[in-house]
Amino acid sequence: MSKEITARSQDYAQWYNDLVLKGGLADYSPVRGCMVIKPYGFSLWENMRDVLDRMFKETGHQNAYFPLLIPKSFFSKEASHVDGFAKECAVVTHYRLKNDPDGKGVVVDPEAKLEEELIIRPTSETIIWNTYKDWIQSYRDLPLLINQWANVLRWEMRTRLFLRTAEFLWQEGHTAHATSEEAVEETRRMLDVYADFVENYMAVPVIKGVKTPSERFAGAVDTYCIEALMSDGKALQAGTSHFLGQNFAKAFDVQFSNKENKLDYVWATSWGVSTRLVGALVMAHSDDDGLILPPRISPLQVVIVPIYKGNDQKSAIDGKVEVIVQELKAAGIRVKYDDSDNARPGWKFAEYEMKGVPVRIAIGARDLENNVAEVARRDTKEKSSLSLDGIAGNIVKLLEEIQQHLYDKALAFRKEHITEVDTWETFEKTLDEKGGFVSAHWDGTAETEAAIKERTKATIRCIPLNNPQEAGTCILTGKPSKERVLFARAY
RNA sequence: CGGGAUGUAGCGUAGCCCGGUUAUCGCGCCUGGUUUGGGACCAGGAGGUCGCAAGUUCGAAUCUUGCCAUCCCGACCA
Repeated sequence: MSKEITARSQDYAQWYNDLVLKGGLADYSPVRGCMVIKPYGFSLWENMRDVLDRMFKETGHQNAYFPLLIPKSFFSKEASHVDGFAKECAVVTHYRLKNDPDGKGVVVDPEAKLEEELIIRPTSETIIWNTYKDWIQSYRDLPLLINQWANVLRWEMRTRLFLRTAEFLWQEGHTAHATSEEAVEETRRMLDVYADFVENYMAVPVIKGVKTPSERFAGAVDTYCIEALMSDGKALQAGTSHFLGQNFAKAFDVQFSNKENKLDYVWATSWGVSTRLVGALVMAHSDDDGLILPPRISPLQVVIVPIYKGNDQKSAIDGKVEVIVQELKAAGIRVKYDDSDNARPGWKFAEYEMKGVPVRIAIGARDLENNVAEVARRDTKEKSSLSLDGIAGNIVKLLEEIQQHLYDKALAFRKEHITEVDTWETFEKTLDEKGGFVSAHWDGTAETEAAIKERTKATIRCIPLNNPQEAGTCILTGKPSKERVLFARAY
């Protein structure tokens, strides 16, 4: 009633905002570009974080924490890194406030100016490499495999809830290796971890690829990425993994003695995913009734709603539900029994649909008599009657089925939206009318890439890994090309 | 940073053009009762720096100026 969601077909951006706000994931904050992540949204992020954290540890990484504030001078040490981030850094210049002598409120105390200004990290390469210099002396100290969970701040021109906020939460892995090959292997390994996570937990299919030089991370030799497709046909970079070569090692003088007792610079990687993934999740699966969350990371997997007349029925249902809840919990299911009295069943149904809870179980007196419950799945809205005997096992299966169905559906959508085109006319037409990824030949120059972006707003999302080699001619210039690349308009 | 829109209770809003009682209505909230298989109903009640600041005026939510914030669209970026 009071929580209507704008139809996706009517206004995609507003639909997205409605889902995030009314689905209880986040709120706007008093500061532009920042947001409050509410308990429900944070729980979702925690589930994502926990799975990733486990995966990082299984691949040999340890967590550490580096500080929020970075000496300004650190940033100037790696030239392209400065270019990439300088224009979006917040700077700390003072360390004290005082009462405004002219009246109410507080002002910055001009006497408390910092000798060296500090920047709030937009990413941590510089402070980390400055530290690694002290940690690494010998090949025996390598590889160094560190991850940190942190917040970062980038002063963005235009922000959107989860997709691009000024402050966001993320993890950043930073590793050091003795050889280039090993570092590249690490870069690719973590890309695989991301793809595994996004596909198998978030149920969002991704394309693994490498960025073109102009889309590369500031300071990287190669940037690998996973690209996902949203339901409006726009692409979204869901994760990146960078091979940094020796750029940061040289900038911060991180050398090690190899087995031959010769000094060499270490080889580096960095890789990250952020709360942006929450936005990706929202846009990948949801519909006009609200969020649709994949069971594996949904804060709640099952909600149980009682339907009763009078206290006698209520307590009979309570008793039965208590047993079911125990069974479901024993099966490892995150379940909530919502027996609150301040909303009626219909209201609860709508509410949990908006929040994307994968499965809803409704139990009334009639069901008790027949020893069944009404089970509704969020993804298809299908309802069925399930026997209460052995219900936990069936719910486990249903959750798996929902997880798979979400992935299959998203994959079918993506397949439908990768279009091979060979002429400029169809290239533009496809972007305008159909959206999605456009697979086309490109002459490999940054100039052509920029010209295409200028004309169509589409960027090269990536050159897919294991890309089939195929002779052709550039979509724009007609020059020879040896492979297709993926273009799309993107978030 | 350019263009557009908006700012009145937790949310959504009326009032503003044309200044004048105690700022409207709905949802939500609190109390009591009846209800409960798809967003219940009755009765009573609480809740407001009308974004902020100046100005005009006997009098400003309403007029003027400045500022702030948010959203959308665009250029830049995870």
